[in-house]
Amino acid sequence: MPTPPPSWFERDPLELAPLLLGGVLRRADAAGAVALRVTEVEAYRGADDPGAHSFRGMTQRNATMFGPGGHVYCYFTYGMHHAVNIVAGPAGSGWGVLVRAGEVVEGRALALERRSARRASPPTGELARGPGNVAQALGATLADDAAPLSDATFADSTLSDATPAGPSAAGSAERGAWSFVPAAASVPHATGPRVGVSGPGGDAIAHPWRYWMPGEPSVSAYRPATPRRRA
DNA sequence: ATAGCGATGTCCT
DNA sequence: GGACATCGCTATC
Repeated sequence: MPTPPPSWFERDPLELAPLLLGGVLRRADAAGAVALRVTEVEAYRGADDPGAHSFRGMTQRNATMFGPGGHVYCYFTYGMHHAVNIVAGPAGSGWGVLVRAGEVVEGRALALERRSARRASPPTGELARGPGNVAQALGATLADDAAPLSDATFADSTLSDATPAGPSAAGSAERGAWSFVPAAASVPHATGPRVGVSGPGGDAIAHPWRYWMPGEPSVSAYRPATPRRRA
């Protein structure tokens, strides 16, 4: 089944988020391919969502969110984590859906290798549980920011085609080839507050914009947003 | 259950 | 310059 056209992603994240559940997100690079069945996501909107990176307008980091849907918004945080979003909506909207968890269905050995490379102790839980682990399993880095979700897989294209003029000068991180295949049929899902989103007013942004597949072991346990210290 | 903490890019002052 | 980040792991009550 082919990756849907870019326009498929150009809808409200509240509508797109549940459609992503059960679909397969895949990234391939020279090291190989890892794919995961998406089990948990969070919708983020723009100017009307204080929890979104795009709330305060476009910056260098979040510029990809303001592009057209169907691209990967990848950022780095907490000094050690990358996170993967799928940009939603038309260009200019600043909408996106954060991929919080998934079940690794391809390239499990590679995903395991990537985690072990950064953790002394062997992994205890699921390989793609939590946004940081999702990015790590897929091998996503800042080099993947703005990568398109396309039909082009690593198998179909040469390495040079898959990584056009990437920051390979540094020799380290390389942009992978991304694709997403929606589930054949919509899957049952539950909703609840997003994780790690808080701010002045607290409840004001406590929208139930987290979507997950009940019973999936890869879905991260809910943890209330850490209250922000106030001056 | 919950608190501490790592380790750094990004943005605001 | 400094606060904080769409955590996740680990240690301790």
